Amino acid sequence: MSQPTTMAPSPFVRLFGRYLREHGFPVTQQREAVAEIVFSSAAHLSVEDIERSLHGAGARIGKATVYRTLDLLVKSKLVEEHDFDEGFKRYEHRLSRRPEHEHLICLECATVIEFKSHEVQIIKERISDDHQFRPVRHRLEIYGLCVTCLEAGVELPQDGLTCPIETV
Amino acid sequence: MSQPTTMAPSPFVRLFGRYLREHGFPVTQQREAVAEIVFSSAAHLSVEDIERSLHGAGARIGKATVYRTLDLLVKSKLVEEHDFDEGFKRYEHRLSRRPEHEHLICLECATVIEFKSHEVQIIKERISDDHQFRPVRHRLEIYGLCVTCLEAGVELPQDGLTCPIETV
DNA sequence: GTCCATGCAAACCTTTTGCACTATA
DNA sequence: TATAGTGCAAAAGGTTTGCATGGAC
Repeated sequence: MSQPTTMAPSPFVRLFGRYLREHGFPVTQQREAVAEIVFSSAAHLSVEDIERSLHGAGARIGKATVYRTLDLLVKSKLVEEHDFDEGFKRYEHRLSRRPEHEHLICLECATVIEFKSHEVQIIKERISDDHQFRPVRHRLEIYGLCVTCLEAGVELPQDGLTCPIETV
Repeated sequence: MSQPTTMAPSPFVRLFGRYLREHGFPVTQQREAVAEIVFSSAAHLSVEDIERSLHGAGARIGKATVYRTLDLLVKSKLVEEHDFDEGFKRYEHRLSRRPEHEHLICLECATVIEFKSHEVQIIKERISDDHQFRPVRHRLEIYGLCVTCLEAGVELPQDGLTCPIETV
């Protein structure tokens, strides 16, 4: 990349640079460019989103480098990887926000609403205790229709058996 | 398939047959064979697991038919599809058990422990109300280490930044 | 100057699809 | 017998990898 995306890396990008140096990895312009995109958005970005932003900003970065940099960002714990059953992953940074939150996902338009629930943390602790399990992370996702799609009259197909549940 | 897996289909397989007939789909030996495997296991089966069982039982079924049949089973609501971030899907039938339950997943050995939490249902309702969201389904998964792996001394790599969370 | 990252393309892996053939109803 | 399913192989789509080149330190 001959033209850096920004002249001065933002504070979050510098944090990533610190992670790289701490681990003996070179700080490259490509890594800073990908980090800049991810940290400057509050959205849940797909690799395609990230590539589009990069190319829009004039950067020329291979897809493999984007994937490799996202791996590093996830390993650094500065970025979280999500899978909302769309067939690809999404990435969300963990800075300037509550580190732990859950998601409401619209099945129609893929809009993501974040919410926080202290009770989930409590459930996680209690259930893990009950099973002598050591929890590392969790995911609570609620799939359905957002208010916009509901107001637009969207309905989801209802299929299944006439009497779906026959618990024996 | 010249040799049916079982002489008489089990009750659950007959339920699937009913679904097929109700929708005008032919009831084939392949569909019954796949359903038989899925309904006779309480586990969370991968497509590979299912194929192995089929071939072990002497059935010769193409991979495509397994996928197509699983689609039908999911559409019938008799079977649930899961994605535990392993790079492939798993399938679990919903009969003879509480229809709604959550999962503890071991990051080391992929063992799945099921648990039920009424509170999650309540959280789902309340949060959805708050956001005028219409919930259709949810997923609560807790990832970590199961008791067996803990006792075997398994440790997960700790990476990340020295001071990982610097919320601004 | 050394070592590692990058870019490109090929490989990978799960899942889907096209098509000739076969089984269901 | 008409219609839909099956099996095989090829395609698809996201992600990973190999390798020669180029950049970081």
